Amino acid sequence: MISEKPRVRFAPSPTGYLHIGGLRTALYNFLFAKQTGGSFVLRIEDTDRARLVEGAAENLIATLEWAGLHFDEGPGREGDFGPYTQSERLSIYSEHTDKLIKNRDAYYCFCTKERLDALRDEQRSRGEQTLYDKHCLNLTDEEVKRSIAEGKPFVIRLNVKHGKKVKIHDLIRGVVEFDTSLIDDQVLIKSDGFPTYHLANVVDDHLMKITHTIRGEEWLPSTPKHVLLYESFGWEVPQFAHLPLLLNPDRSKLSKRQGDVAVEDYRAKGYLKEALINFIALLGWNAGDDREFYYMDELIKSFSIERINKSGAVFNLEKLDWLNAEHLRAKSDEELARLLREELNATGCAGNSYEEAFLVKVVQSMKERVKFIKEIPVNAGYFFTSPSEYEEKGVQKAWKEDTPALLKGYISKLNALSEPTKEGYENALRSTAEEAGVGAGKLIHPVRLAISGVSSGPGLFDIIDALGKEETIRRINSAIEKLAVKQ
RNA sequence: GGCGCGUUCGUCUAGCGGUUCAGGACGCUGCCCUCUCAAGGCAGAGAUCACGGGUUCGAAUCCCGUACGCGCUACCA
Repeated sequence: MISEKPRVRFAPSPTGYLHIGGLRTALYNFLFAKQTGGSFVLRIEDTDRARLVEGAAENLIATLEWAGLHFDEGPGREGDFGPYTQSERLSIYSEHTDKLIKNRDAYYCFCTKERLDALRDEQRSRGEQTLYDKHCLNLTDEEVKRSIAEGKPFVIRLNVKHGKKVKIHDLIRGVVEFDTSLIDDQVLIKSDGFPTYHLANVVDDHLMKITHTIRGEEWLPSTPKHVLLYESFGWEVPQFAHLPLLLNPDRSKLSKRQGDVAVEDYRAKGYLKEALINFIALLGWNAGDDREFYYMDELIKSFSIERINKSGAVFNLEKLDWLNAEHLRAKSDEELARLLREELNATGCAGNSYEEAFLVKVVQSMKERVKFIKEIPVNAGYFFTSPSEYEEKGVQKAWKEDTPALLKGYISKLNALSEPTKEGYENALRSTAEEAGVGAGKLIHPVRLAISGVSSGPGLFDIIDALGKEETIRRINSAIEKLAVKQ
């Protein structure tokens, strides 16, 4: 067999946002394509006109691009096999069903919804399989022509020959066998003239020279229908890989109701794309070692379809949060400062009014204390606005009778610093304490309270260094005043 | 109901017949570090490998059955 470059595809339907499960499917396809030097194709499956959501396709593409899953061919990036939007390929599908009809592998069906419902009810009441009874297969060509001429609505069905076995070789699950007697005569073309997923998917995968169909496990039961179609057309069947599902905490298929499922939701919450990609890559796959931290290029190197798990994986937020923190800390201070500035701007906190050096100091002191950039202005607002109140518990614990005097002593030492540095601030404080004959803690805690309003946070001298001498002195004086009134 | 897939700590997982009375990670608990909070380091609790039969000298690992879970069963994808 001549080894050709693999071609894989991600084929979402534009019915809303990009689902986190869809992102993982897209990611696995992408990783496989990049690793093998193959192509990653994006195809929009918009054959259900009822569920179509305007702008969804554009949104899908934007989200994919945000996540770094750039496609080689797709809408707006035409390759040799377009168009890549199924609604623009209608004539292709009808040409192909014509061939099927000629060979009696497909047939027109004029049955009404009422007859179909009644048939199903009857079969169900007898405890039988609910399969179409091939009623319209017996129509003569004349009858078909007449009905079409009369304008009767029709669908085109696949003519499944019963009593055979269809074997599927799945890259993840091995051989899976189905009995064709249990396979329904699937509708291929709907009465609105649009193809169903089953037909469009097979025709497009073949025409677009897709070598590996990597998709969610929910497609496994309909794969024999697809194989039958490939055989009817006389086409080679691609390799299949059915991915395990992503699950809710109660182990049902990941859905809204039990949390966020849209990639946009996670993006809006402040998750880094690096963390999200890293996390979902590990949901159902691992390299066989203990490694947990990956960048995209490393995933591309390590990924393998063979090592994808068979069972579903619960989407566990806690671990995602941890990974987000890991990726956050792995970023440079300059990058983090940029992200912080963006966050401040986005929340109306005038991020552009701050100097780069200041923002760098803020992220340096905060990056090990947060999981999200968003948390910095919330948890450490004192970097941006001076405290208006002081944490009650901290005041009780750290603010003693001799505190104001000690603080004043520190202020005069600060004032004496001509070129303040972090070490300078610290030496000044320690010498103040020493001269007063008290431990440094007697001064550190009230100073922290005075300049931040709270009793926990980064190292005190890091905060002072970021705020600067003048602001620090101002805040200490302000605290002496305010807390004196209280006591 | 039928068909299909799955089943190792709470969760993500390693394990592909023996060196594993099951290893790592998240989370949890404790200790160390320390001006606080984190981060980090160390330690700990946590899995009769769903259950029952086989096969084998030997099974989490192979086979069969059962149970449970999930998916599919549309002119939705």
